[in-house]
Amino acid sequence: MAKKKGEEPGLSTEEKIKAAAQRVFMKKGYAATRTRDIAEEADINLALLNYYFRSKEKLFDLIMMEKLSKFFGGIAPVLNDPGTTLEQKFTLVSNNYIDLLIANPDLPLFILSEVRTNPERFVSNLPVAKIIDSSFIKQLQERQPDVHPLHFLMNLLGLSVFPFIMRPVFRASGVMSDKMFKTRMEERKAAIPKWMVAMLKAR
Amino acid sequence: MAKKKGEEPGLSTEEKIKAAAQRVFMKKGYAATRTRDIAEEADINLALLNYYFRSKEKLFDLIMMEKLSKFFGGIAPVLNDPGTTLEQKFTLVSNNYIDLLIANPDLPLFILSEVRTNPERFVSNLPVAKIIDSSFIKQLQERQPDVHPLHFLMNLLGLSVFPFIMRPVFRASGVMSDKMFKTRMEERKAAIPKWMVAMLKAR
DNA sequence: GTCTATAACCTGATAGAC
DNA sequence: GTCTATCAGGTTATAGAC
Repeated sequence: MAKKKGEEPGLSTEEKIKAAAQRVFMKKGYAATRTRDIAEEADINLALLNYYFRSKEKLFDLIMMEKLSKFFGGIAPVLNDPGTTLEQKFTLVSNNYIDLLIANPDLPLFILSEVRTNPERFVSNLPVAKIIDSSFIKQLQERQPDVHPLHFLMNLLGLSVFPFIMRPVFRASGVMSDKMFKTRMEERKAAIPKWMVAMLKAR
Repeated sequence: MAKKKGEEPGLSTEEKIKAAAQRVFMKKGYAATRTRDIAEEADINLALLNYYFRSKEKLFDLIMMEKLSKFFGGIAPVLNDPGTTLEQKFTLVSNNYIDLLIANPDLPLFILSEVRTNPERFVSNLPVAKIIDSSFIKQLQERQPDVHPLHFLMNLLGLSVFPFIMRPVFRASGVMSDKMFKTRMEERKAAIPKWMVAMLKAR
């Protein structure tokens, strides 16, 4: 008798559907998700999904936009702040991301999978382009003019986010348990800023 | 008048279907792909897909297994070779991956997206677990006993693979053109081994 | 081997009763 | 707001003619 999720009594029907949709979409992706899966997960009648959200696509867009701003929204202000040093930005970005992703491990792979199938639709209205002339990029150019600054942006994001992308592989292959994975990620919060500084000086 | 791909005259019907299926599956993923898409892309009759490959699922499994061994197969022998130094392994892994992914940029996101929806099915029979007691892990432990060796494995893979995972975002947001992206990736072949050495010494 | 036609099923969405 | 019943369209797969 599998205990259903989404049975918190305090939630309205609309909230129950949305919460269930988040879980199912995040797990299976848009195309593989059936509205019946969501209705079952939310423990509501199938017709109520369309009553509250009009269509599967509208419900998905609503959730996708929230996840996008969760994943990309936090980083822009940090990178654009001229009041922090490069080292401080390394720490802020990596620690913000790791904390966020420990709480939401499936977030990056969900977003990047869906973006892949529909890039222009979801990315076009994001403030990603602003990164190019951010304070972060300028500080990198001053500190290390020999290496293109985008390399260090990719390195910082890669060191912080990539382990969560590989997590399903580590998990299913038995390389790391969930507990061990979390321990490693906590260790990385202190390590990544040091590694970034070391890479800046490398030659 | 969109020119159809997969019209190379030398290919048999079976090969045309398989080649078309690779393109469509890689672009849209298993769930969003319709057998009609594949038949159209291959410019063959829909019924021939089932005649040659029995079902959509069997065709997908065939392709998925090939892609998995392409992505994971090359790394294990390198990491397990006791005859190469740590620095040589950094160079071999990063350069092998970057060359492979410049030729197949969509490979990692395709694999990781599909693995996510069905982890045990695709990962369980991979030799990923062998990495734990590989020569690479032992060499890392000797060189830097203070940091868990899996960190440096994640770093090496992240530095090499992660840019290709973010590529749809860079592309759609206009941060990097395809040509610029390739230039950066070529630069990383020389840079990543140096960065890895620098991270080993960091503190 | 290749085609047309169609079976059998599934999916998103809605009409209409309560 | 919530339910049952059902529609309309799409999907995989196959039977059978050529």
